[in-house]
Amino acid sequence: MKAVELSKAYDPKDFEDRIYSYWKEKGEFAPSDSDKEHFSIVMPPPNVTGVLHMGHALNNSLQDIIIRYYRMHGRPTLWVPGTDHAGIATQNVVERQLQKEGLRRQDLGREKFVERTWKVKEKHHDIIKSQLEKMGCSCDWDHERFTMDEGLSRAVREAFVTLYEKGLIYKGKYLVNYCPKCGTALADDEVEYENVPGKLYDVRYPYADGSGYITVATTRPETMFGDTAVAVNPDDERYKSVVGKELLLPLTDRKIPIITDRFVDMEFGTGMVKITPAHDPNDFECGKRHDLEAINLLNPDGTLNENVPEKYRGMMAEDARALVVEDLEKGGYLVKITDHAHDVGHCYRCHTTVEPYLSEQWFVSMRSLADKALAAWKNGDIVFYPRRWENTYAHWMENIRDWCISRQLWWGHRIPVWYCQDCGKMIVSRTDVTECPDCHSHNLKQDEDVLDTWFSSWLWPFSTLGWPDKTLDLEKFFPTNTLVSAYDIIFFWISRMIMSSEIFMGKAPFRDIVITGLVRDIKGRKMSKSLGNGIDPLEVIDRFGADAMKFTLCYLAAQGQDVMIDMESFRLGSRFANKIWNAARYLLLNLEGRELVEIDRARLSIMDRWIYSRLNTAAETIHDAMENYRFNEAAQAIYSFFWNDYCDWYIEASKPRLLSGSEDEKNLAVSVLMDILEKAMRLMHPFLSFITEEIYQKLPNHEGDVITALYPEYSADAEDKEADDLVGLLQEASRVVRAARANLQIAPEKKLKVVIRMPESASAAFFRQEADLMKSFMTASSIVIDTDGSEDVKGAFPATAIGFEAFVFVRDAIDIDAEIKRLENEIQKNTALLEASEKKLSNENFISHAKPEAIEKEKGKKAEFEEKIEKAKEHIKLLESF
RNA sequence: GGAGGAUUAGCUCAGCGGGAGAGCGCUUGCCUUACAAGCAAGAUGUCACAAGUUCAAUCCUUGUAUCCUCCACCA
Repeated sequence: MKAVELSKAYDPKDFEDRIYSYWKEKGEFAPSDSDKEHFSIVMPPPNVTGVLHMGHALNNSLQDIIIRYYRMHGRPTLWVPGTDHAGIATQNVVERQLQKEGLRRQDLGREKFVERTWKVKEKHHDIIKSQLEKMGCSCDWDHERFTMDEGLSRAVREAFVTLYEKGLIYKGKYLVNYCPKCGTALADDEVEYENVPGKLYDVRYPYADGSGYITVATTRPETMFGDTAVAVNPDDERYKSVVGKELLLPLTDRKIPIITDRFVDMEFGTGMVKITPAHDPNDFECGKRHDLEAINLLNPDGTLNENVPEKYRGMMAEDARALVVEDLEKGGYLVKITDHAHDVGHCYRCHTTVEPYLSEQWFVSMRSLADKALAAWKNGDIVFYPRRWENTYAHWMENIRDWCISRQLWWGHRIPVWYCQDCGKMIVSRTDVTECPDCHSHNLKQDEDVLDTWFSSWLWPFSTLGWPDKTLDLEKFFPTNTLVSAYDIIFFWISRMIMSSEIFMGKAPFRDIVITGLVRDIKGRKMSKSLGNGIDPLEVIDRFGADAMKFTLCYLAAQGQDVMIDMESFRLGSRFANKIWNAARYLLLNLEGRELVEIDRARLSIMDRWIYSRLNTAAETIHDAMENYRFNEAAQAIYSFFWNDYCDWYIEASKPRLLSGSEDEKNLAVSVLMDILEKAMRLMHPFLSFITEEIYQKLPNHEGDVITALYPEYSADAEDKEADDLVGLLQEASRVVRAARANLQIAPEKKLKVVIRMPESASAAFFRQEADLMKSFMTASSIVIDTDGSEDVKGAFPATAIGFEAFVFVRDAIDIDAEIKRLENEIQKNTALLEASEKKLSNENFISHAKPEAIEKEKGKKAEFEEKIEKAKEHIKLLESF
């Protein structure tokens, strides 16, 4: 047989792209038609606003590992890729572009704007797709979907109309979170609270009858024009007598009553709260309880409207605040201003301060959906890895609030509701409507708003498989098996998918929910564009290769823990890939002149049996790890099997056999090496996909592609405890002898006699049998296995371990007198240094004036001198005994 | 206010009641028939602190401290 040559140095650029194309062209990512149980995953669709970051790399690496692992188990495996239209985010990107051109979206008009946004979508989609390909993601591109493609749009309408028909969608005038910059409502969980320093203003509200005044505290005096009451706690003794009296709202001529409400905290401020139903969620609720008018003060752009006195109109709320305070002060209404830090909501997309805003919006009534989703968890239909997220999930479900699904945007799924301009009828329909069913007017207008992005992505696990049609894909691949996602979208996405799937499909969309940590920088900060601390996956791939990136992330991804990395971290995977490459290169060169022979178990040496046993153990560890999504454990098992067991011990052990064995022995040795290498490629393929395929294809004993080869399975029968124990002891013996030599600083070229004293046993027989091997591991000239204590061990350095004593005959390697002399010199030198050090340390001036570090350093030095002296004395004693 | 996480080697972190670990870094010696991105040997720990349960605690319980997330509320 001819040797197979791999290029001298490992360079992933030589083959990663080529292999990806090869897989893709061969259709390897498509599910097989095996009749085994399916395995499917839907990819969390990245937003089409940008490029993929390290979080995506982690997430998709883990999915790729899972999917490749199960594909190699012969199961029909489907990984559905896709992207999300990301309403607000994408619209913002386009609006920013327009802004640079001095345009607003209104200048383009809805149709043109959406057209332009599609172009942006296309561009980013292409980048994202090529990034996923670079990473090596083995998703089935023929199944790729986009949340706004035709099929998914149909699914969105089906979902909306069905829920409406069930009475679970309603429209109403409510106080919602509103981002004035994005010009749209936000869902509760799209608001990020941030503690900011602010002021608390105490303001006098005089009684309408002129009999004095009360004082209220507010952080937002400019909203006073919307006050429709002042509330006190009904139990508050201080104010019992004033309840029901009227107040004159300062700077206006409006009168408002004093009412009682339980939500008022008697301890806070004066215990009197101004009630502004249109601009505060609590006040809104309070207002509903007391049937108070809600006066909206804002225009959609965040400026004050006609409901405030003329001088403030058109101002931004924040600007108006200063003016109102000034006017209150002038009028003698302002009592005091105190500093008051409080949490203020910000838009999660543009970070503008969110305003509570009274407007007409669409909502999904969540209670019944959440109950189903909660039941799914209680039944064990879904399981979180790690389990602790289940508390978070349950808590959110138990305290669910209705979901505001309308957005005042242009980019997204238009709400499928039409209004007859003639008779006023509202029509909710799965298909476009052109005629009013009541008055047959054609003068219809569709609702201007679009749906929240999550209203399409919550259908993802089944809409991507063809729902609402009854498709073959749905039949074959739904429910999916595993969802891999970061914890920051448990509420946005995961919880809602479970709810939608329960109601539309009648079952959970997946069973296992793997929650990954977030990727952080080395200082523990979240990677973000604004901090500029992100690591670009493409740059990592460029420098280290896709395999190195995937393996490193997997190795570091301890269950659910955040992953802290910098660019250098990826050297871990890179070094490992390099090691694999070199081992394979070496072994393939050894094929020269050899023939692969049938591997007959009866002819295997203990070392051979041992490496098979190690392989079996690694397969077991990986199996258990993968069952429980403990990716780091699987990666560690692979690393230590390949590097420590296979390379450091087994390949090294094979070298003497390859040099001096008979032709027959050499052929067998090479055959076993190749067999293990072939199995190792399969074992490692999910974790290092490109390099294993590249090597696998060159193996003389490969069949087909490694991507679809069968995964090495653990079997209890393959356990070989005898071989494990025997080789374990041999390794231990090698280690103690090496350590003894290293401690005595014996040059590597000096080969010494070694006597191993142990009782007669299987181990002793094994050691005798493998004497040549031990000689090479121990750099020994000869090995004597002494089972009756008859060997003279004078002049030998003893090293003991459990089960044996090893004696290394160092006498010949060292000139004893010269060595003693050298050691004595060393003692002398160190004693002098020690004395100097002690003197320094006992000097009061030094102790009291020197920097603490200097003192510590000196103490360390002293200890070091002492240790050196001690060691030298020990060695002299030993040498003298020879 | 509620919930959760973290605290183990210089750094980043595994560790699933019985011997304190890995990678990187560091020290020493080696270009050994693949790999110096390597090989071999080595040093470094109050497993945050305090009690408790147990024959046995890094691991379980309780409390404390520091750091970090999330949720809720804040006139």
